Amino acid sequence: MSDIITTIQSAVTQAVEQLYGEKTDPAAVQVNTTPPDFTGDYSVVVFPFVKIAKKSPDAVASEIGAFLHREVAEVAGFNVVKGFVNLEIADTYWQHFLASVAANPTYGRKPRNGQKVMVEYSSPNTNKPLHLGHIRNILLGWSCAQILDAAGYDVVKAQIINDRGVAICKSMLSWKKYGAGKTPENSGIKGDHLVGDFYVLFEQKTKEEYDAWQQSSEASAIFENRGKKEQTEKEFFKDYKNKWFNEHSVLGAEVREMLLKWEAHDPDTVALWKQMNGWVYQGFDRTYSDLGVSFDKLYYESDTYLLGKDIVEDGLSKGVFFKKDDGSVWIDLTDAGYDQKIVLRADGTSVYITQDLGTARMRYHDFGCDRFVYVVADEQNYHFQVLFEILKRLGEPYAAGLHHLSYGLVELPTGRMKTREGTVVDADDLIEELIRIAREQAQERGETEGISPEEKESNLRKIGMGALKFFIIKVHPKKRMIFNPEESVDLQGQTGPYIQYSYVRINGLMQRVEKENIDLSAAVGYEGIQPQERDLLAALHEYPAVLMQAASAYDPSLVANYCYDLAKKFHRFWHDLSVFNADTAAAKAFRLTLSKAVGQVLKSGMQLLGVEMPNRM
RNA sequence: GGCUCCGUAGCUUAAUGGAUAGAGCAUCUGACUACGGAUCAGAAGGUUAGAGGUUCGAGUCCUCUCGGAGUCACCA
Repeated sequence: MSDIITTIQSAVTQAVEQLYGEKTDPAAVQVNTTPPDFTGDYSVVVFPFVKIAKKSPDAVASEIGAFLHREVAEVAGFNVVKGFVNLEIADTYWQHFLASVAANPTYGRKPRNGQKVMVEYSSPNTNKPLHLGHIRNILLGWSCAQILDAAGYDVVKAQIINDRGVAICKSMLSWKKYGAGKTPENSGIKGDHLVGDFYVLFEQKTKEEYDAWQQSSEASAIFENRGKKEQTEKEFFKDYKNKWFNEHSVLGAEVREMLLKWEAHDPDTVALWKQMNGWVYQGFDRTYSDLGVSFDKLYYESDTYLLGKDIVEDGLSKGVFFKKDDGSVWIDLTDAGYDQKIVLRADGTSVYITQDLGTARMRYHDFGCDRFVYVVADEQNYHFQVLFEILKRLGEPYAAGLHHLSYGLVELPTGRMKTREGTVVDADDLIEELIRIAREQAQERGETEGISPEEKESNLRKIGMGALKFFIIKVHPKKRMIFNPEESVDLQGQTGPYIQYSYVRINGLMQRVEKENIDLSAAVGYEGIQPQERDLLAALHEYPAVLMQAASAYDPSLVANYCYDLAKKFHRFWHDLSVFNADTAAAKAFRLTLSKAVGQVLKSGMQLLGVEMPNRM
């Protein structure tokens, strides 16, 4: 059975050719679902043909409508309003369509297309626990991977772990100085939080040292000699902090020494680094498990931070890069609207972008992917534009398939989250909080009968996580999000639990179907499909197109909003029409089949977002 | 300052260039002696930041203005 929209499009093309003698592209014919308040299921926009026909829009619409009514079996009727042809689709078409959807548990998913794509997401630093920003990143990456999988790609979910550098050395030094042998085991603190606590402690100690230093004669002398005389002492020392840390701080010197030792593979330093990173990974694993996400491939920055040298050689020989007198290597991107960019320091060491160039090539060799999706916050837009441009100029075979899934930062009403100031919404806390809210709401509603404590707990988890995930994914990735911790995430209205509840209703019906062994084949005899039913059918019909659009736009929010729309239509259907108490056996069977199909699609769609459906709630 | 992104109801938001801008929250009104009320219906709330332009048709495309954010490191 071919898609009704494709059928209409090609029929319109035929109509235009026969009536007005001009060939048009069927794919360019606009077919929309008819808005409420008009009769019909689908509408054809005829304005593009008005010039060809040299007639009024309404005349063209009437002619095309009559043609479709005559030639296309599925078109049962039509009407014309202001240059739009509204087509009524025959019940028999919907009957067949529904039967095919209900019989196909993988409806909407595409067969394997033989293409590989790598989605990189999460990419945490190992000096502190995950926060709300990571949650948005992780959920976007995860659902993007699921959607690409549904669209037929073979997906590799990857994570690059930033496990080296100054930040982790701060935590390490802090633990060494003040830790007194504290471990996750002997303190009961989750590993990533423990390490994060020492990072925060280090920042506190640094601040104390800085405050004390400001009283010294050395500091006074530097302040007196400041360039900007109009600066107050407070303003000056705020700006000066980085320079002070690098040139005067005792703690700063110790951290740099530690980093050098790590780079020189000093056994004690490496052992401490391994131990503390191990704690962090244990903690991350629990958070990932709570979020229900996983990875196929882990890359560690400690393995990759020296990569990219060969690419620099390659670029030099191809004339893409050039060398300056001091030996540093650059690329000139001014003709593409970017700047000159350094890719190798004079001392021969890599910079951030060199690493990314190297890892891109390495990943291609590892997996042979045609596409790479980087889920990274939009503050790095410029970096990725430059990175992709360089890879293009180097003639990398995967250059055309690179995509930066850029998303807006999650902020608090007071501004950006800052670890140092303790204004971070911790991922674990937030997860726990939502499950708590779900439990609270469930208690207000009273006990569900005959449900085991295990199932109850599992459901509360599904509901809480469903609320959190849907809340975050329904917003378009590019939009900046402001999260107010004072206002708890809703469980009513446009939410995950709203959609889960529609599924629970359907599940209740299906259980009864099974128990009473109801035969659904009588559905075929149903006549007079109701508007609420047609809305659902049209929505089901749309699902494959929504999936493909979400995949090509790398936009999970499309799937989230689709699921909400479908659930809303189902709730209305449920309210307005009786299923088990329907007038006829045919109506009952039809509505049960329809409910079954809606349940399948809701489950499938929400699964792409990482939201699980409870059977009861 | 250059470049990029964003600006839709009090708040959170939706809308392949198509018809009367669609939802949710909050506010007010209603609806089951149960196919489960985490639901449904109704009211009120909009000059889509502003001004021009392109188009049969603009929240959407172009130009300018205003407001917000990001970025313009030999940091990652």
